[in-house]
Amino acid sequence: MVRQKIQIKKIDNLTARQVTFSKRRRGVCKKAQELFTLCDAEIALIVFSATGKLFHYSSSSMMELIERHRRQPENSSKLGQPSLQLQENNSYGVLSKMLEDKSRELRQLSGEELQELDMDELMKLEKMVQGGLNRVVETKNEIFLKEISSLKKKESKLMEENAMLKQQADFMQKSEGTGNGIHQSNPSECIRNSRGYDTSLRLGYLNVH
Amino acid sequence: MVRQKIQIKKIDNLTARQVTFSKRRRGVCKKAQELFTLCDAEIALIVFSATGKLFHYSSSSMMELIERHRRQPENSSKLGQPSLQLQENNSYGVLSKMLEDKSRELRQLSGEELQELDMDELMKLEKMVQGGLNRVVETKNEIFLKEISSLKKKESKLMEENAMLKQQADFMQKSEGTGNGIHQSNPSECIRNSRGYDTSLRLGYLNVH
DNA sequence: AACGCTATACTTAGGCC
DNA sequence: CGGCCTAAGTATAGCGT
Repeated sequence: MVRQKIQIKKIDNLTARQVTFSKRRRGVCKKAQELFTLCDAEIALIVFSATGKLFHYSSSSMMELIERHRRQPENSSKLGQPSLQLQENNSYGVLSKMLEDKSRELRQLSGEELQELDMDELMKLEKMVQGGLNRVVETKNEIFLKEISSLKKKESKLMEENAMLKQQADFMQKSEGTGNGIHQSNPSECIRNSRGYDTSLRLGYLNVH
Repeated sequence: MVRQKIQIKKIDNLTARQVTFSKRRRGVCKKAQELFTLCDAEIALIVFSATGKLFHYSSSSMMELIERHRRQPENSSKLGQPSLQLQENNSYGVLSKMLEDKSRELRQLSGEELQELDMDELMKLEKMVQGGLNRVVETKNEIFLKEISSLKKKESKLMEENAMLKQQADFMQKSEGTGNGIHQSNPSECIRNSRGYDTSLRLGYLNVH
């Protein structure tokens, strides 16, 4: 089959995409390596595959100067291809996934192909997403606090009302007690019960019968 | 002159080297961009020229996150492809700040100079921070929900008690009006209360005596 | 330095292991 | 996945502006 000119857009076929990724990934690394060698430039290249694997190349001095902290377990080998190290590292899986998710999120948010957006637009999009998330969290917290505050108000109002009623009941009972002397115990005691109710009282009641 | 095959080694001639750098640098960026577009991979490419100028391309802000620590005089130049443009645009600042904050956070968490940590350690740290953040949020939400639930319970309990007291007060008021016809109601009625407890029982009990 | 040009070297899509 | 193969598509060395 004759080779076709391909247009730069996401390859639909998964297998083809993976193959192309593998090939081009190495191509880019090689180019980076050549640029480093030819022009004495410092290069760092990091690539996350769609499946979350990490590959990277970097000129050694780059590592030292700029990202010391990301020294990978480097296995240098001989010239040809080897020094353009590509390797996967499991600890990167998490970040890769994050990236994937974020990318997907962005894509969904924009509802259009991000490939067509430039860096600036992507930045704005990302900011939007982040801002949106923050707003969600803040709003959620606000709602929580509002509900709690409202409930507390209700509570104190009820307690107040409750206390009033108790007092009233107490008063009525007292006046009743002084009337015929039947009620010696203080009904308000029941309410003093921390629980506000007590089934043992019922037992007392039942036992009486 | 016919193009010669060049061997990959440092170009001696300064001018030629610079020209080659300029050309190949763009070539690598383009390749990276294509890899990103074609294969849905995340790419970060950082290039320092021999003269110290910085160029970079990245498919997402992750790169900024990862390479946050190296601040270099950024070089801005216009290229045919704006998307693989290295630019110091304003929205970049936002991300920078975010990254700074995160970096600071990480530093504070670790309590030591991050520069001395390798990528793996950094990843773990970041994961820790993220995990910690998640835990904080989750815990906070839990607490909120618990408090709300508790308040609602209290509320219903209070309302119940309140209603009971009202009923009681009403009842007492009524019986007071009828003189001493207080004990006409059937005490067992109290037990029919679906709740299984009712302070009104106490009244019944007390009334019996 | 940047841009254009062109012939050629290099990369790689598409197949097949 | 990674290698190998071939032809087609690209990148770019070398030179001029």
